[in-house]
Amino acid sequence: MSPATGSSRWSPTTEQLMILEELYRSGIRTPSASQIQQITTHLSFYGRIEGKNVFYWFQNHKARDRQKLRRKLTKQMQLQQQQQRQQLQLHHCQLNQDITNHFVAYPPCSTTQDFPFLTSPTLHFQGGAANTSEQALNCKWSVHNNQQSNLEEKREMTFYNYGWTSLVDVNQTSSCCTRPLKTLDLFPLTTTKINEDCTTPPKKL
Amino acid sequence: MSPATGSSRWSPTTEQLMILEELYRSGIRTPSASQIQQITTHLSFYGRIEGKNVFYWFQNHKARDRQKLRRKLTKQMQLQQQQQRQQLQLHHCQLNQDITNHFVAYPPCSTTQDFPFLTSPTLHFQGGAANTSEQALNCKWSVHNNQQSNLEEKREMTFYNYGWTSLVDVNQTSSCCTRPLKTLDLFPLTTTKINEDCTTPPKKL
DNA sequence: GCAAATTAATGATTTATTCAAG
DNA sequence: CTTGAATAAATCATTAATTTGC
Repeated sequence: MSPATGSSRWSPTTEQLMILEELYRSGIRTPSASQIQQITTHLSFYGRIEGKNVFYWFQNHKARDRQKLRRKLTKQMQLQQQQQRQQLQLHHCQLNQDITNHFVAYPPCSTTQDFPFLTSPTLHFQGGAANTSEQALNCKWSVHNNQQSNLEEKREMTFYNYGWTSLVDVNQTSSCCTRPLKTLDLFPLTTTKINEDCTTPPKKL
Repeated sequence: MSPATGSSRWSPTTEQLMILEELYRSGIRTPSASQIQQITTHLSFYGRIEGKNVFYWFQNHKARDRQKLRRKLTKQMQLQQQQQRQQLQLHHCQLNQDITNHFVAYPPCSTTQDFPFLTSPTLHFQGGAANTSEQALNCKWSVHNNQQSNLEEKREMTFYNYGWTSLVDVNQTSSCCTRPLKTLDLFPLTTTKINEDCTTPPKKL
């Protein structure tokens, strides 16, 4: 559960969080690899942290920001519609009343006088107050510009399972799902269900 | 467009594709990092290929498989419903006809004889032919089991932008969005829009 | 006060959608 | 139109807040 280092998932310290939020506010949304690296390095001063944590943090923060905004807009719209309806109803009411009054107080066809409800407060749509252009400063350069020369035979590449999962250095045998590794255990090309080798899923039941 | 090496995106050779498909058929859906590495190494014999290509291939293949299946099922269901409707309509028709016949051919209240439409072919629901359990062999071990010892100060870590985007070796300065790099250009913590440094977004309009 | 029980936040994964090359 | 690549949305899972009964 707590193997020594701590718990199973990163939880940011206050400083880390503050800095991340500051960066976010400053416009960073999807930091590039090197940006992530820099941020990680910097933040690691305040506590244990990995690149993927930074990566995920921005991803989640952005998404939840969007979502929050969406909800707010939705609610606002509903509210507006409601107000609109109410206004219309009021309007209508007023109209009837006025008509009644008119036909009560005035003779059937007086001079075409202004009805008071024509100057009743109208509805103002004040939509679009939210800055929807949140990716204005999307600094993005194509992958292909900075792909490392994969000429090097034995690249020290480390990569992920999916997204950021399991940042594994492939060079050191990674215990599971591959026997001590002769190199190509994966390619007998039989229909053996390769994955079944996995013996110890550390998931607690 | 074709800087020297070739085109901007990987396109698998026939052999690569065959092997990938074989692996897929053999049950692999979301290969782990080391599996990806092995596959990549193996496939690189047949042509230029990177880990992320393998990663994406499996991701896309799985997704599109599912999607294809979904569509098939949908179509099947629609078809079934249609057939059902037709059957019912037939049934109904038949019923009317039979009733008519009955009242034509027989006296108003003969013995309660079987109507032929009672033995008309009924509908058989044969749903669930598709194997929905496609993630049966999900060999997944927790990230924490094989996290490399991040004791090493200067890890040769390379990582991505998002998911697999821009596999960048951080050690070699990556040209864009970071000036020649003194180390921490990112942290003046002013509200400068950091990303605006990016001068050459090679995206063609 | 203080844990056990619930609920709300949020870190981490997976799936769906979209973009764009060929 | 297919499919590699990238991004966004949905979901899962764990941790922190919060509540509740003692």
